[in-house]
Amino acid sequence: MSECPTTDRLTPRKREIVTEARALLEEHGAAALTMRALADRLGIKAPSLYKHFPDKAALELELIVLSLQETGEALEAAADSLPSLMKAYRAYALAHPHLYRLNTERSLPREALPEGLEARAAAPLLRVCGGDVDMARAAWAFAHGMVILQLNDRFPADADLTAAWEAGADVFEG
Amino acid sequence: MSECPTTDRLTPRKREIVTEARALLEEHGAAALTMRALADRLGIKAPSLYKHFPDKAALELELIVLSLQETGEALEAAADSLPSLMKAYRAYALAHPHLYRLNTERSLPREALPEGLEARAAAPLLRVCGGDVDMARAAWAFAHGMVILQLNDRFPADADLTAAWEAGADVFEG
DNA sequence: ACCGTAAGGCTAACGTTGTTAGCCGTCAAG
DNA sequence: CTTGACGGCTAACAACGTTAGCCTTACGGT
Repeated sequence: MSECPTTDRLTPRKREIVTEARALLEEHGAAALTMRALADRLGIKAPSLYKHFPDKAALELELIVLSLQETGEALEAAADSLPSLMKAYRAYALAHPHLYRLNTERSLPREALPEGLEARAAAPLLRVCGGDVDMARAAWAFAHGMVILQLNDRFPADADLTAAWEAGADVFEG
Repeated sequence: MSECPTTDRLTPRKREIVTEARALLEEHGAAALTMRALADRLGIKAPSLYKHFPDKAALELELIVLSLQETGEALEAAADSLPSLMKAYRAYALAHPHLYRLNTERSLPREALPEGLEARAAAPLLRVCGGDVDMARAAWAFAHGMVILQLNDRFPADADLTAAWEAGADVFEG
């Protein structure tokens, strides 16, 4: 009945593993998220991880689930206006760069995702856009573009990204 | 004196290798771009590649250079208005998804890039924005966001991306 | 004509990665 | 008491990027 993904989805041990995986990822980046490194951190050996997850992708999937959940909550808490919501989106992404990258750089494994999670994460944006899905997607694209280009160091070092953000955000509110 | 990157930068053999690397990437994706697979395609063995490039990153750098050049040319040819330029950007990216991803998903190794290449690729956009760098960056972010979210399959399968693109593009022209 | 050297191949091998096979201890339920 | 699930372990494999070291070919200078 209860359907909290973080609590229901995984056994306690699995949750411990995911927690350490997240810490490893957030502290040292995607390249450091290795089955052996993760096992080390847990005081076990790498092959033991496969007693809990079929492969690394399954483990990463749980990180994606976490990220989607938290994003949804962050957006929900700031869903009074589009600029406010977009700001919250950006803040979350910049606060968790590696997690955000992991979440967005692969294609979404929708079949494996908890039912409704994707929709729930997107709902606040859609609401704030008055149900205009096209505008919602365009705004999302802008926000994601700004964030990921920054994370990937694609803007010149001297670029004023706050100003660029404002320029885009202004254009999107009505 | 002449400074054409594609011609000057590399010896003929190096250019052959880059050409095959590009073909491999575009045909079969980033995961297929392996030193051994590339060598196979060239009829040689993997270690021989290191006679021409110090490592795989150096090889990929040349693909990034190619991509930046071609993007610059595509934008130049469509730089009569912002919507037209953005459309050209999108068209190039969608026509070369794997190359585009390779180009944008890492951080730019600026020290190793030919002098002025980055600026030259960005120039048409800046011009079309009347020198408003903030607006130019915001427009770029939107275009990149739309493209990369699509390439990464982040939009629902039934999403009308042309409509979303138009919604965003409308908002950006003035 | 010779020799040196650069260019460009080769094999063998190493370390790291994800992953599999198979074994063993612990512990609760029948 | 035993059986099975749970959750560790070691040994090993294949694929990856990469290095070391050897060999052939061809060309330019003396």
